Parts: sequence; structure tokens; C-alpha cells
Amino acid sequence: MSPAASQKPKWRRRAESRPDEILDAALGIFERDGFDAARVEDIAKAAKLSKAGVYLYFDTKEAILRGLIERKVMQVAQNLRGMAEAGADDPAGSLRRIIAAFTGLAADKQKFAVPRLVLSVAGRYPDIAAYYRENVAEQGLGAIKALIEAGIKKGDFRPCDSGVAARFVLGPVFIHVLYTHLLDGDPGPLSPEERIAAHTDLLLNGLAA
Amino acid sequence: MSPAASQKPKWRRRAESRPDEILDAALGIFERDGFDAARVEDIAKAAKLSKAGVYLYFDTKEAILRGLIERKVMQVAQNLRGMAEAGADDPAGSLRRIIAAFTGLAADKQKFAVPRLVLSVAGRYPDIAAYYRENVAEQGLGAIKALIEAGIKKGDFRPCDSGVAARFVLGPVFIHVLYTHLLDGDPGPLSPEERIAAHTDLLLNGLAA
DNA sequence: GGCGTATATGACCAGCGAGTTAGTTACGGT
DNA sequence: ACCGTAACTAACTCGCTGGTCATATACGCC
Repeated sequence: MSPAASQKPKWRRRAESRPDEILDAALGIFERDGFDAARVEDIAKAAKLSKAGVYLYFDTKEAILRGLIERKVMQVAQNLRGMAEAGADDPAGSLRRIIAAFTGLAADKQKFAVPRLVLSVAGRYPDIAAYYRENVAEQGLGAIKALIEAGIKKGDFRPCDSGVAARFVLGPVFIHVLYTHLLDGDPGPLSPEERIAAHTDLLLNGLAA
Repeated sequence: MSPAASQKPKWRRRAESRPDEILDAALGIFERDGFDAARVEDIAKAAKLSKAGVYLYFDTKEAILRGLIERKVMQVAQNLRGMAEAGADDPAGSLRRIIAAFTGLAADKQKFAVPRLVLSVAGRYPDIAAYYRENVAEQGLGAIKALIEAGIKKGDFRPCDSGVAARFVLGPVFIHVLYTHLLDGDPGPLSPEERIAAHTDLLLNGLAA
């Protein structure tokens, strides 16, 4: 057992895992520099690869962006689709869980990197915007709307527009994300748990029959 | 009175108005292409000027961006600062007016161009982010918070966290802006007036003592 | 009319970064 | 041991655009 033998192979082929490694690296660089200012060279370096190596797996920088977004959408779309019917018999509890989950995500800058990226390039890539809207925004908003309509039908909530109500679920968290992540603002004195409680309280009181 | 004499001077000096004209043009181009992809040449063309002409008034492309943001902040900061005390004796009515005004703004894509620009470059220009946060975000959020606290003290609203409640005022509109402007989503069946009514109703019911 | 200056521009340059190519290296199979 | 090939890279091209500069033109003033 020579030391060299058990040494990690200083260099190993891994065509299988490369695309994901590149996408991971790209997320970090895009996050830091924005899509336009990001250099493919930097992405390559972060993925421990040469620039030409990156072009073995992605044809253009734009393709990296698309790959990144598609991968994330795949991960998220399932959860989103199941969200609505999952909790139709306990709308209030489901809303609370959604707010908690969403607030939890907001604590981690990395978790919001893809949505922010999408928003920043949406103007110039309408097809990316449409893809993200159909698979993420509409699914999420739709699920919450369905939940609220279920609550109204059940008599738990008073009648109101479910579209506007759905924006009460996501909107406050979004403001918090924009304010703290992008503008680097003070998150305020409340702990995440307290924010969840206050948010849920205000929302459910507003919806109360 | 020869016709030529009364003709609009095909070309007139206007050092005074140039900066504003350039900023107006830049807003449109930045809006369309994003800051990075925007070409100074295009801004110049839109301002009916040569590229070199633009550099007579702004040293760098970044300076144009800063000028744009500063101009808008100047316009907005005053209104924001006065907002809080103006309606401390009728918090509910003031909140309704704020929601109405904000929803009105949201109808016009152009009106949200600067905030969106700021958000898209905030990561790379922390000082711009800080400047905008201090003069716009904190002022606006602060004013709404003050209004809500006044309502609580007055007994109109029940006790709750004013920070979270403030996000209920802006958040839903923001979601609508992001969804319709950036993702090009369907604004939904409700008219702006109906959205204002539903938003106000849900909010005030949530705050009701 | 003529001078000085503020205003403006066409032509240029330097650097940067996306994408390419020709060549190299490690591995699997025999 | 040796070949074929998949994975990889150093070094290159090339278009594009931020920024500059030498030159030109209209206006204010005398």
C-alpha cells in the first residue's frame, strides 16, 4: 500500500457528472456576476476544467443558462404540482406550511439564485421567461389559489379573490428576499419563526370567515 | 417672414437639457437590453446624438446608470418622506391610498423600470444598492410601518409586527409586477380597481382589531 | 465680419471574452 | 505492449464595444 496508490486519482474521467458540476459552478458565477458579466473562463475554473472543456458539454453560454434553469425546474415542478391537492382538506394548515417552507428558503441566498437569474434575463429571453412562468410561477400560484378556493368552499375562509389572496402568501416573503438579499438590507429583529407566525396570523385573520 | 426662418431650427444647442435627454434615452435602452448588453451607441442614437456626444456629459456607462437612478430617487424621495405623517390620523384610509397608488404605478411598465434596473445590478454595485435602499426602500417601508404603528396605537388595528404588515402592502403588488411585466404572465380577470379593493379588503380585515 | 469657445462628431484603438482548433493525455480493450 | 478513442487543454481568432481624439461647426460677442 504505497501512499501514492491510495492517493485520490489526481485526475479522473467523469463525463457523466461533468454537466452537473459545470452547472453548479455556473450558478455560483452567475449569482456573483450576473449572466452577462459572467465569464465562461471563470465558470470553467470553478468547475476545475478548461474553458474548452466546458464547450464540450454546452454549445454556448446561453445553453449553460438554460441547462441551469431546466435542471432547477425539473427539481421543483413535481413538488409544486402535488402541493394543491395534498392539503385541500386543511387549507389553513397547508398555507401555514407553505409560508414556513418559503420563508425557510428565503434564509438561504443560494436557493433563490435561479429565480433571480430568471427575472434578470427574462426581458431578453422571452422563451426562458415563458418556460419558467408555465412550470414554476403558474404552478405555484395556481396551487395556492386552489388551496384558498378549497378553503372558501369549505367555509373556512370568507369569499375573496383567490388570485389576490395567493399574492399575500408569496408577496411578503418576496419583499423580504429582495430587501435583504439584493439590497443587503437589515432583516429586522424577528427570527424566521416569528416572521412565519406573524405572516400566517395576518393572512389567516384576513381570510377568516 | 420667409418659411425657412420660422422653420424649427434643424439643430440647436442645448447643453442644459442634454443630460436629461440622455438619461431618458438610456432608460429605454437599459429597459430593453439590460445594463450590460446595452450599447452606449444605442443610447446616443436614441438621444439623437453621437456616442462621443454622450461622453461629453457622462464619463462612463456606469455614470449614466448612476445619473438615472439618482434622478429618479430625487423625484421620489420627497413624496416618500412625507407619506407617513401625512395620514397618521387615518391609517386605514392612507393604506388604501398607498395600495391604490402603487397598483396604479404597476400598470405602467416604464414606471417600474428603475427599480428593476437597480435590482438587476445591485449585486455588482453595492453602493448603488445601498443608496437605493436608504433613500427609497427604507423610506417607503418605514413610512408604511409608521402608519401601521399609528393605527395600532390608535386602536384601529390589532397589535402585530409592523414590519411584516408593511410587506403585506407592497408584496402582493410586487408579485403582480414580476409576474406580468417580467414573466409576461396573464394579469388575470380583475380590473386594477377590483385588485385594489380586494387587496385593501384582505389587508384591513387581517389588521382589524 | 471675425474671433473664441462650447458643442458636437467620425474615425479610431485597445482590451476583452465568446467560441474554435489542433494537438495531448489517460483510459479501456485486446 | 499497443491501438483507438473519449476527455481534455493551450493557444488562438475575431467581432464587438467602451472610451478617446483630432477635427469641424454653430453660436455669443465685439
